[in-house]
Amino acid sequence: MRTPIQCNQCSMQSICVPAGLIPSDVEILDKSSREPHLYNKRSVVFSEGEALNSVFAIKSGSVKCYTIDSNGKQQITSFHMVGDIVGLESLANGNASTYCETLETSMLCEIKLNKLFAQELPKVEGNLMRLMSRRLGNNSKHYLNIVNTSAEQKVVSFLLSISTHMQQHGLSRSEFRLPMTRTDIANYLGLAVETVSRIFTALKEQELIQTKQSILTINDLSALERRVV
Amino acid sequence: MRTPIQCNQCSMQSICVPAGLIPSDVEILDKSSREPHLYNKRSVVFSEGEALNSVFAIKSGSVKCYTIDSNGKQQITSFHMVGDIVGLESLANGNASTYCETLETSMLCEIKLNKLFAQELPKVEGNLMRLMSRRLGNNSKHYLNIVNTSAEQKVVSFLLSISTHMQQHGLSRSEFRLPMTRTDIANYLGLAVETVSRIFTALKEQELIQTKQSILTINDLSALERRVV
DNA sequence: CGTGGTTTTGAAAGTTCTCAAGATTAGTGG
DNA sequence: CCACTAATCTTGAGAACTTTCAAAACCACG
Repeated sequence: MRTPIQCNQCSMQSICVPAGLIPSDVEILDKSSREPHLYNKRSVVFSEGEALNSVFAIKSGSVKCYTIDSNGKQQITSFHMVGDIVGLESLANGNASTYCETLETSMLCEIKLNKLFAQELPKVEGNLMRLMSRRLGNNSKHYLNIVNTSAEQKVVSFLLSISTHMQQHGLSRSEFRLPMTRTDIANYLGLAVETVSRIFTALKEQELIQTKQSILTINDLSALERRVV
Repeated sequence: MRTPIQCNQCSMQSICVPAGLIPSDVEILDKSSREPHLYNKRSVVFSEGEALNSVFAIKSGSVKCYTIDSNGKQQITSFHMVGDIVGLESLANGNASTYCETLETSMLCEIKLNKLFAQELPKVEGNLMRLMSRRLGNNSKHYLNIVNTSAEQKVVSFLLSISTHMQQHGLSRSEFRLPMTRTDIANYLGLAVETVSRIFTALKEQELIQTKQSILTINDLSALERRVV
């Protein structure tokens, strides 16, 4: 399913690879190669080990990236939502280092790197580098939240990181959809599902959050923030 | 303290930024800017928030990177040893995102990026990108080991990751110095010092490892590897 | 050869997990 | 549109693991 849109008309300009490029360069990127696709829920975007010389910009929806360990157990390494770029880790060796699967109906734009690099645009490469550098920084921030904290702090900092992401992309930071299951969250944070569920219940009892279906509402953002200090 | 060595004579060529460059490009990198320095134990290489447009190649020794949270508590985000490049996260915005401190007497080579980029060498940038991409991959591997595992698995996977690093840099993978304290390891892994110590004791009792001062010897590598499955 | 920092060990307290079962929700077909 | 089924989520209770607090042993350094 194709939906050809010019990059310079794309709503994701500010967060996509060409961010910061002058318009004429955007034209070049257009020609180089980008392919928007619509994916159904639970579609596999790419598989661990497969040759991959693209990154994917998430125009809508969300994905989880995961590996499968020697026991066949899935381990989620990251979630990505609107405005994220997926697949940066594969750039090193041209092979996907994880599986990537949509959590809901999603629109992703594949950006083919070999064609992009063939044009030797220092600005594009520079932006890509900055993107990876920022991701490295985010990763260690996430790592900080996971290590050395109680289960409640892990869950709260997880919710806050999504909240921040939403805000950074012009969406509400206090009300948004949580596209992943409790099991996924637990897997990602290294907790038991039951523990995650109990923490959600406790946060609701304290009226810090509320949930309706998969919509999460944060009632008291600053109170939540105080929990992760 | 300066020790001017040409990059093309440097023992770290294979792991440094110019890895993969043709000799003439190495000359260019030489001129652009690199400054080797000798640091005493516990020297601060850079501080969180300071302007930083360099990365540092570790020629010998080791460092820890850490942040200080609002309670004044140190939280170690990474250790780096011979052959690593430090400071990639700061590339995004030109500011150091962590403190960086030597764990022992160390030789680091500062590579000044603005001067490097001014020359617009696509190969250097490409290598730097690959480096970051690989780091992203390593990060999530580390993350996998931290999340979802028992304290023993965390410690064992920590030791194995250092072992692998040593091997990748031509050193023994079964006998090496652990330059960081138990407290640092505990901090990094999100465990209590006492827990780390007890695990070391248990591994020694099972004769999987032994320690003499800060030298760690792995007696049964494959047995250790089976512990982290 | 002390001295301060690091490591080790023990015992009790606290947190999280596991197992088990019930409640709720999402998806499907009639 | 409803009913049914499968999946997900929630709750409880005991077991297992990790932390905390306290104290002793060890080591590196001046």
